[in-house]
Amino acid sequence: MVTQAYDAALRPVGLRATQFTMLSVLAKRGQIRQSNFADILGMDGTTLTRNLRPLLKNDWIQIDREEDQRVRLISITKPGRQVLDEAVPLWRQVQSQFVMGLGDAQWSGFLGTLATAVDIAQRD
Amino acid sequence: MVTQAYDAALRPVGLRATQFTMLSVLAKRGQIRQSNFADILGMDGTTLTRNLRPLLKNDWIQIDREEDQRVRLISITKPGRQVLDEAVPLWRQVQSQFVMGLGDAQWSGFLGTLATAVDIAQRD
DNA sequence: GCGATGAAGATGTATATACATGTTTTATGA
DNA sequence: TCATAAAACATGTATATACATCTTCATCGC
Repeated sequence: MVTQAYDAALRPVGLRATQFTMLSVLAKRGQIRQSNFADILGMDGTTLTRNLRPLLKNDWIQIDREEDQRVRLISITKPGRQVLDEAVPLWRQVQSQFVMGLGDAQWSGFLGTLATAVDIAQRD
Repeated sequence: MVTQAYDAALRPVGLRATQFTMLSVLAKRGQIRQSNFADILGMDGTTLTRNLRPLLKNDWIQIDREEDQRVRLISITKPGRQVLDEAVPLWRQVQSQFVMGLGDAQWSGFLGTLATAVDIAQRD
């Protein structure tokens, strides 16, 4: 239901929550290897392969090669930055609804708990 | 990543986390209307229609009609109860890893925060 | 009794997700 | 040097997810 709230807010610019996250990472980190990208997102490599498709279709990202022909280098394009810029205010709106609705203490506790949960999940 | 942990734990009995949740609800509440089921799960009605398929294919649930021919009544079957019984110990194992890893205070805070988040999401 | 309205699901389409396995390219070791 | 292993992605298949829209059935006014 939380994801639905973000998806609904981003709908006017044609982005899903997952896509917003992916473009944000790319905007912040610049060109990165696909495998590294998957790690950062906590996403299976095969899932990432599929999730890149709609971004490519919209020309929001581009994929380049390096000397090692196995490696794919992913980066955000100018149109990608543009749609991201349009999306950020919409995202902030929903984000602040959750942050304010929970309050600072509960919010930071939440972030800490999620980090711990990920840590526990990774133990296996 | 949390879902992956539950999926991995339930794999030996052939259940996904979502399916485990669905069967658990049915086991506890008995025969319920499909629309009611969707509400309880916080799942879009069309999503539920699709998610019933694999459960039906395995004969873990059955769908009956009532006088009102529009309504579908969903219930768990004997094989469904059986696979659920096998799954519960596996689920408890993972669940306790998270509960113990977080500790009682953080765990109950987490549940409260999630409930509030759902509440906020429903406002729009 | 009949036409409009609404309720309950199903379907078309698109995205998100991951496991098992396949393909291509690079590195490694005898 | 060359076979083998390993790294990096892609593909096949299955499930999960939801919006827009369609179909079917019941109800409600008149």
